[in-house]
Amino acid sequence: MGRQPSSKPTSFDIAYLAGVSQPTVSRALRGSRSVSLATRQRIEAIARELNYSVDKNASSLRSQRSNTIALLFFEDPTPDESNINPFFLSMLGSITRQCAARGLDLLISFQKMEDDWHVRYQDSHRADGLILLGYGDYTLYKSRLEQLVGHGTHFVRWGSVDEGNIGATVGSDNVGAGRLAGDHLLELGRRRIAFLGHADEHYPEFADRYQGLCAAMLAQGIAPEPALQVDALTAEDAGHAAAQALIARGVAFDAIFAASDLIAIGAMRALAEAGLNVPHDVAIVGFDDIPAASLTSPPLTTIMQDMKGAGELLVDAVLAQVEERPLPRTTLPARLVVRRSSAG
Amino acid sequence: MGRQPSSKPTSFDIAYLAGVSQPTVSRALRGSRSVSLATRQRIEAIARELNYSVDKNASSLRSQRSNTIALLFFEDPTPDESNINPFFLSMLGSITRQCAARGLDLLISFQKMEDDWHVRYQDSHRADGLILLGYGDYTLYKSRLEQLVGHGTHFVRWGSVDEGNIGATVGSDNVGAGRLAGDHLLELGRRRIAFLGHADEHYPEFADRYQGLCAAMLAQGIAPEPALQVDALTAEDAGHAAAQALIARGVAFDAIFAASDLIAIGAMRALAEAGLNVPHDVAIVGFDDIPAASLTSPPLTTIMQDMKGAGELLVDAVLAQVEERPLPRTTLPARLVVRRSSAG
DNA sequence: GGACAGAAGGCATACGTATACGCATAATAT
DNA sequence: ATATTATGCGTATACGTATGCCTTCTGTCC
Repeated sequence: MGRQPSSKPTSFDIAYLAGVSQPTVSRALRGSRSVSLATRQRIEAIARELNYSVDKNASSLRSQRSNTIALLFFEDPTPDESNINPFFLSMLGSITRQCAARGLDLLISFQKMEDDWHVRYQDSHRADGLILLGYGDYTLYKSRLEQLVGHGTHFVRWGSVDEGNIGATVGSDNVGAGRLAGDHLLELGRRRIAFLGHADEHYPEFADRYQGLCAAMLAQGIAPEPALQVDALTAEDAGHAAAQALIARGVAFDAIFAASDLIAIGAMRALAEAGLNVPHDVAIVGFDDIPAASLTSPPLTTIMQDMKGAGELLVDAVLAQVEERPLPRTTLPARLVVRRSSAG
Repeated sequence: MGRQPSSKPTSFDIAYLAGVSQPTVSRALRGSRSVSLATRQRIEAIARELNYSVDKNASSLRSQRSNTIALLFFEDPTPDESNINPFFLSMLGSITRQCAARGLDLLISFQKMEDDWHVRYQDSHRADGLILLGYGDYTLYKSRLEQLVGHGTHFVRWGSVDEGNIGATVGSDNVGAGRLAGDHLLELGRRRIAFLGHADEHYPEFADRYQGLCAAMLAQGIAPEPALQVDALTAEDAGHAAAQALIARGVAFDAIFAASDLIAIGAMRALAEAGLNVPHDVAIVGFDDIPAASLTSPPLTTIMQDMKGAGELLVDAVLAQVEERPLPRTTLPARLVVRRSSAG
């Protein structure tokens, strides 16, 4: 098996050995029907023998298709060095698998929303399309998204699905999920349910979750109280602070629906400090089902999003644009996972 | 700013507008010193104006350098869909940042060790080099690594640093870290310290940690007992099972050093089930300092590896090979993080 | 038996950039 | 004033593949 460390073999080398022309090699390896079975098998055998692989740069240059997708993470306002939001990591796992299944390469990078990340991916042919991931102020997003659309760049964003969105968006059914959480808490007999998380147009996903909660309450004839909503971004600290603020307001509450698990975990810490027992005094429901959610004490009831479906849908939505197909459904159902933080 | 959605601008377009030749544009944008300052600035201005970016495929094809690094994760034997080992995620964060700082693209993918992943990256010019990450049976690794070396592929592996390794390796000082853990537990007066984790040549990192622990004990005149070592791979379940096995053996122990935090967390669950109190009956030290480590009750004492340094070193080691520099230091110190699981 | 269609593959070329080389002009040396 | 060198840039070309178009051959049908 002495493979001489000569220069890498090219399709010309294969062609010579197979007694055909270079284009035939290219066609054979791409499975073109205009190459006879016999020829193709001969070529494939030789290619394998030489350990040949198609030069990705040449191939992409010629075909103007990189078969690569870029995944951009936008960090939370608190970019704590190598601390990544666990939810997005789970998403990453799902996306990589989906890309692998389709033979796509996946490029990943972390960005600050306010940087000029869009330029790098605009015409460089690095990737055929982008997947944008990350909570973040949507109003900041907008101008960047408009530029992408203007340039004809293919992209999908994970977020709140809404008609008015710029570009393609895929996301969980946040309203429905909020309703699930609300119904669950109401069934437990809780009536004064607080919401920890932003609820304005800057964070539409959170706003949707809140809206779902309100819908559930209204269905029981309970009017949502503004005093029971506290702003919070998705971070443990923010959850802690929000719960403290809630307590400080002096309004009664017997349940919390947190816009994310990290917020919920921070809130549980604040409740414990205040001598409040979970779930006895306050039942709590989070969102995301991050790994840590089952490790807290008590373990956290939460909403589990369909990660596998999300990866599939995101990748599919990008490819749909590349291939000029219409893109399919864009909303995914979520599921309630009941644990002890909301036990009877 | 009506940018016509015409075809993407090329270096020829820039050249035409600047009244120079295409090669001059290329040189100017790459900062070659053989272009006058005035010309370069003119070119840069036009390029920015047109929102031009270098075509990555063409550039890579011509220069035979992709300025891309591929990060390959090898999954644990239990590939639980989108559940990724948190430690590697933290590493990912560090590596992406390092790549961004150097203007490198990062390609990532998950692999099963036993697949033919090496072929895809061998001659395809997808990436200039590989970073290999993942616990896994080293004996399985070997044949793949040898093939990579044979092909002249640039790569670095994260793992146990040892003279006999195939190819470049970067890793924490696992022996030293094991010693840290051991010294800490000994200082607390614990004398019967168990180790949960494999300790053979299949998992050299774990073996190193165990060896460090043994060294600490021997320094105090305590002979390590084989009965106090239980095999475990890095997973919560494995830790749970290992601790159960340890208890079932009926040997006395007053401390546990777990080869990873996941193992430690599983072990704590088993201890709780057995009615053993942490840290009163059993002090416990983990390894990795994953986010969940501070959320357990009691919070877990653990060893924190230098993630930032790891990212830097890994990327640097790959580039060193690409640029034919000798590669620098390959071992990183680790730090003990004391929490309540090993309180007095 | 000639026209025609389909199969299989060759020929030429384009994708967009980077670099070896060469050639002026200007600056400096002798 | 001439020989020498550096500066700044143009000319030509190569990187390795994919694809439009054309050719050849075989088989088929009236």
